[in-house]
Amino acid sequence: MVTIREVAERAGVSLGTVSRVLNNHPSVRPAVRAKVNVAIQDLGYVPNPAAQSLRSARTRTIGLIVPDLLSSMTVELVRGVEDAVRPLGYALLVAESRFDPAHEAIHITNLLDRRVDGLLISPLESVSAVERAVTPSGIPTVLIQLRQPRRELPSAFVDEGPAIRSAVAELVAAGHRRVAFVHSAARVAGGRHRRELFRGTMAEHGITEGDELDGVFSDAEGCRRLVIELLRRPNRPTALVVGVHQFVPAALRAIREAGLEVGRDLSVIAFGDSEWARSMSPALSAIFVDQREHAEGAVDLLMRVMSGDRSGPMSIRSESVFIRRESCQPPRVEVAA
Amino acid sequence: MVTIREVAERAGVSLGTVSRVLNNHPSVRPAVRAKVNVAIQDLGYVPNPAAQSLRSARTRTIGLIVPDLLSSMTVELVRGVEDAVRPLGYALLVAESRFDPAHEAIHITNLLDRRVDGLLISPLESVSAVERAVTPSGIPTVLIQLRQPRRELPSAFVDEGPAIRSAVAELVAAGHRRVAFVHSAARVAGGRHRRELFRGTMAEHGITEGDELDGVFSDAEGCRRLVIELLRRPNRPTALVVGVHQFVPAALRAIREAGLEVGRDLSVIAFGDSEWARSMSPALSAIFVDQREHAEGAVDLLMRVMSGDRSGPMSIRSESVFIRRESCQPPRVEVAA
DNA sequence: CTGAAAGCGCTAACAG
DNA sequence: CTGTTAGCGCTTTCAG
Repeated sequence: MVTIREVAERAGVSLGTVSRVLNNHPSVRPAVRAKVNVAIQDLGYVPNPAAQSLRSARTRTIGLIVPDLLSSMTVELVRGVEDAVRPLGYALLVAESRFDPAHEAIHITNLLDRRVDGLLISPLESVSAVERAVTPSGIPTVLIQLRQPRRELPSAFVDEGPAIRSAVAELVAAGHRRVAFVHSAARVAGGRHRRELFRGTMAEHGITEGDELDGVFSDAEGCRRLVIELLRRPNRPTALVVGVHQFVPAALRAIREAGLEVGRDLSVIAFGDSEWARSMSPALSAIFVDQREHAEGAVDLLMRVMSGDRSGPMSIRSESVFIRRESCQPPRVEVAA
Repeated sequence: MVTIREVAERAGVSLGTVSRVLNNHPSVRPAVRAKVNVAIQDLGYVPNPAAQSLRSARTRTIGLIVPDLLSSMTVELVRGVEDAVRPLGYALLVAESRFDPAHEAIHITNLLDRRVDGLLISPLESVSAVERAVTPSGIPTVLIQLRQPRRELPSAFVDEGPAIRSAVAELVAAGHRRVAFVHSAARVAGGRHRRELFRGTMAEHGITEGDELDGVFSDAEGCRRLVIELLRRPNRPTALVVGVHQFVPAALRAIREAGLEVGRDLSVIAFGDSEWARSMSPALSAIFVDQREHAEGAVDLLMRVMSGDRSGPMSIRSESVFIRRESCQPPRVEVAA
């Protein structure tokens, strides 16, 4: 392996100078800098990251923990982070907590042990567990994909108020009154919060019924069973909101198994969007977040924290939007309360 | 940060001994080993990976390049690799080539520069480009998700012959003769190969027409346009095979836009499977690979190569299966040739 | 079986 | 502006 020493010899300078060139230290004469660069080129020299890390105590690596890569929104978030971080010279270590707090804890430990320079975490239900795991290490951490900012740690959050308001307005205007809201049981920060926001907004429209139509599940099969059960009730809902995108397929399957048709028999709105949701027939209405933008904001914030800059705000906000598609229709039959 | 030296002092032994305990070197007396472990626990010592790497010239990291994380099969592959590699003490660096050879090249360079101990690559069209990029470094590399083994580099491949044979048998038995095959233009190794295998198998059943129904595209929009065009022909196909899973939504949208209904008007088979494909209505027939198994095989092979063991076979085979679902039906109208 | 010692390749402080 | 030097924390001989 070619080392800095060989580059120095070839360029006829000392190690220190080569190092300075490598790190863009200003105090190198252009002529010398050029000479060194030529030597680097000729030799095909690439710095040894382990040596750099050992010496500088920085790994130029940042860790990212997401709940689940099986959602296209998460993948877009990962890409957004990757694209934001790479130009800054950082590599990205991605880990999936898979909706399991134990996994989440393990990944946090792993990433800390690997001495990442910064950490981006989309936490599961317990923010305080994350905080406790992360704080002692002192490694800069930013929470992402929250629904509201947290004081414990710097955070990037998505305000879903506006999107939920337009979704509800849409449903109510179309004549829906019995709307079910299903989400996964306390596994992703935000499920419950979304539901509360949704019910609150419904109440603003004078619709207070429906609480009994809400439900939580813990996996795809649970989601399917829950939705089937809801749809078989004598007074079934005319619209369904699915709080977690990953479980939309399960919900759709349940609707089909209940003998109903999306749009015609039951309006559907999903949190999150995907190529599949857009392309299915009928296309699915969605509450959508620009993950790329969210990612950029989060990385900005993380970089600020990493540089020790505590002057700006310690949270950053994105907004989600409601996209109406064919899956939202007026209810066929007005069901009396 | 607590170092090995402090552990040594606390345990009353020398650095070397602590290191030996860390690396499970057999020649440490159990009593001493226990003493050291206690000290490690007490101090909460975690080895510095940079120092370990620098000294041992191994990073305990393996790189994985996949074309695209927006496919659930790829995610399953990533998980399979992750789960296979973690118990062996390796971390995984995942990179997406995003169907772009330039990205692929950059990621290869990046990972090599980061001194990964091994590389797993699901190559795009040019295996030889990958070989050229990887070989000079001498870093053990295994190609994955191929359709046939390669001599240039150790490889894990999926034999799609059996699955394609049962898919074709199914289609032909149902009465289909005009079957279109669309795949993405030379972007993923295997597209063309799949088509050839498919056409060859059709020919074995005496069906030689249909070549003019095949097409390639380069993105979702291209796929949509291609499928619409195919379906508007006077003598349109009665079945459609989509060679790349990611583009299934685009194809479905095209079918809808052409005013046709999956199953009833047009049978559809997709390469690859996903929760969405299973749950849509009608459910999509699929050619499916156990990515987990594929991943395990690939990791096994990589570990063999990394250990310098050249005795076993340098390729490993998985098999895909055909899963018939509702999207395959007999054609409604027999179209005369 | 264990201790001592020599670096791995690089950065940063200090001279000059 | 550039050279010299002292380690960063660890693994791995080599003695004992």
